[in-house]
Amino acid sequence: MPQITLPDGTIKSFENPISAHDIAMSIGERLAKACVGCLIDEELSDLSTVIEHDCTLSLVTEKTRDKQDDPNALNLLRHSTAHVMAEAIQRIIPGAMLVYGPALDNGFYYDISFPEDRPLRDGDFEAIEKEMGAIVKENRPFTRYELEYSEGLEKVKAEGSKYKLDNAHRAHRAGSLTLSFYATGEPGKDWEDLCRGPHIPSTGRIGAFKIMSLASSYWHGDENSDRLTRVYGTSFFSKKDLNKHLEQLEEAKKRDHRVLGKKLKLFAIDETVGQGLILWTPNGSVVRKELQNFISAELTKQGYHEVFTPHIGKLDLYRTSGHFPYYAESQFPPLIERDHMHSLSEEGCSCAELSNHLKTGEIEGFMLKPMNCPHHIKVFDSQPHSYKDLPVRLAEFGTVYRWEQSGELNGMTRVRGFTQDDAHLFCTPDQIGQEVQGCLSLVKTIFRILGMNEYRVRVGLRDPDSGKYTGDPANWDKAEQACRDAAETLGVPFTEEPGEAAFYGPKIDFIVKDVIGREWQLGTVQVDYNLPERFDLSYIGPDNEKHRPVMIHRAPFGSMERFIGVLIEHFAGAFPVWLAPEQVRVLPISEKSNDYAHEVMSALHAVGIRSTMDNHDQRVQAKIKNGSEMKIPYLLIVGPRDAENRAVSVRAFGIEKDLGQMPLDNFVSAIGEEYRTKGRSSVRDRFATVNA
RNA sequence: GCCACUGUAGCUCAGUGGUAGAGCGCACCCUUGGUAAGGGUGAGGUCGAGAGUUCAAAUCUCUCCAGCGGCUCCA
Repeated sequence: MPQITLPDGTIKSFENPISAHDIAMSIGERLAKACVGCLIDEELSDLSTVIEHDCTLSLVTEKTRDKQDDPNALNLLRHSTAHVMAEAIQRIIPGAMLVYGPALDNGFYYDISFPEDRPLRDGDFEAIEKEMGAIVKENRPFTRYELEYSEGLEKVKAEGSKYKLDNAHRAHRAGSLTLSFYATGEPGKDWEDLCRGPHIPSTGRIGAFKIMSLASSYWHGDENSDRLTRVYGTSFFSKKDLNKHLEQLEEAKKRDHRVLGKKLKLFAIDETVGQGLILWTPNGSVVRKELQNFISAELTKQGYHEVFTPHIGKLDLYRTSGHFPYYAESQFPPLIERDHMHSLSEEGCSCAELSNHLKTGEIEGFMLKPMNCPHHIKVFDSQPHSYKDLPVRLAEFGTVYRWEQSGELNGMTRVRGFTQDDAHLFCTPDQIGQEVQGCLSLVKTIFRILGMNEYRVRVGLRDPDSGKYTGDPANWDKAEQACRDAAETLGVPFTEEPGEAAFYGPKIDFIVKDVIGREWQLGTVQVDYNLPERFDLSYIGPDNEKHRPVMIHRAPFGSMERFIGVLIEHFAGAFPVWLAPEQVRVLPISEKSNDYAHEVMSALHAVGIRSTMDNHDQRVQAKIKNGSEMKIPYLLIVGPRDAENRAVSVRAFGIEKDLGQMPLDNFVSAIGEEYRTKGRSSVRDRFATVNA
């Protein structure tokens, strides 16, 4: 006699075991119709699940009461659509073997192994969608049935897919005594799949769906295992929702830093220069320079010293740091001295031999620096230090080069040459907490000024079961605690992740999402007990003895490339005045006003405002359109009426109508103020005061 | 690195075996205008590179290069 507790607290009792669907019916027929699944004791389940014991029950409908999408409903829908898609694909390509097909946040995928002679191509999408449409139209119920493990295993074996067999084994190992199958229709007659479920009641509930793209994946995510084809799709309860989703994707595309980078002329990548190597065009260089100046100023306030170091270093430097040959795969190949090259080629030296010579140090060479730390260490070590000097904080916008896999490169966010806003702090063990704290407060300041509040923090700790870490475990414990304490003070979500530490020390990472939801690691703060050891660094303590300093690596922005890539998307290209490459554009109404427009521009240039003039032979409407498309903060329309009053008519980006007229001198001082204060005071404010 | 797709004018793209196209941008001319595209004329292309098939290749095939979406990786 199950007692069912509903979300509002009411308790319903039933004489016999009863399905969730029938419970919904007992409340109301319309509710039952709207249901696609249920939560039984918080576990997402089929609506057809028969309840035998006391539990809490929450019915899952297409939309929540406030007409929002219900994530649970979409999850059921999408996993079910994955089944429909798999059936359609197997009808078209009978040899396709299914692997795994889960729902995602905004869709679903199915990993499938296709016969070698019949791969899936995106030209197949139309035919698959047509088949799927037919299956949806047939409105076949998703029917669950369970077999006892050994019996189920026989069935899976008979079907002959090693992937599904593996899934069955995994389910068993996870403690499952039975195997569950879902038929799309009638078991034994219609298509079915080994599946944990749950599903929506029937295919007819799938309102709209679309196959999105193909990708490749590896079985179990293992690069050395079978290669699978991953088919991505999405579905919604209504065509309207699907269209809305597709429109959002289009909108996101417009914010993409790669699209905006081209349109706003911020950066370029040229394949003859090399993939993953950013060319900063004048506009992008302005943004970068403003940011760098800002960071430099903040660093000076915090007692940092800027240094400059070369882009290359001897291999021996990296042998000492431990990065060569250990990380040779992810570095550009070494540069070898000319004399060595000659003699080696005369000796007929093979690549493998050369590589060995480099590893053992029999041949010396140079390397493009993959990180700045060894150079900064050498700066620190170029003179003796007293404990009174510590902490020593060395900062550099240091450009580094890493050999990223070609398939991983992505606009400005994943590149092969990038400039870190790097710094290394050398301190006593006692100073770690305070210094980590200082790094985080800098991050906080910078993110606040930029209005970037949507980031999360990851505290990378060592994996206790791994031996790859160097250094004293007691020191590790102390450093990990310092990171944890510092992260807590930030006031944003943070997670602790064992195994995410660098080999030399624990770290704090700042992670943001790009417009299409991909996460990127930006800044990082890392404690390092290892490199000071390897480089035998020391300072003289109060006891007149040598002591080992601790190092902290930190780069709050990560790299200028990635950060500005993310920043372009954050602002959708509409930079605030202090960062905008073009802060003001003067639009003369006709050639007759060109002279006054020049005067206006000179007045702005005189106070360091980046302004241009649009002297095309076009109407002002067209000039306004062009100016807005370039997302320029202020457009100044100047015509005879303005010239007469020595005024300008101001139009601010993002405002439909113009702000009105303002005396030229006032505008110049107002925008100068907006520039200097990074927006805390603005031209708009000035208008507001005048109008108030 | 792997799989799929894409590569045509400065940009966005059409062109599927038979003389290379459009819109925007650019230059010039007309227009001299007041808040999101006035009108006209013109310049601009080894169709990503190389090889092959063919009487004929932007188009078909192969190799390479690059981009995009994922996977894997990211000190």
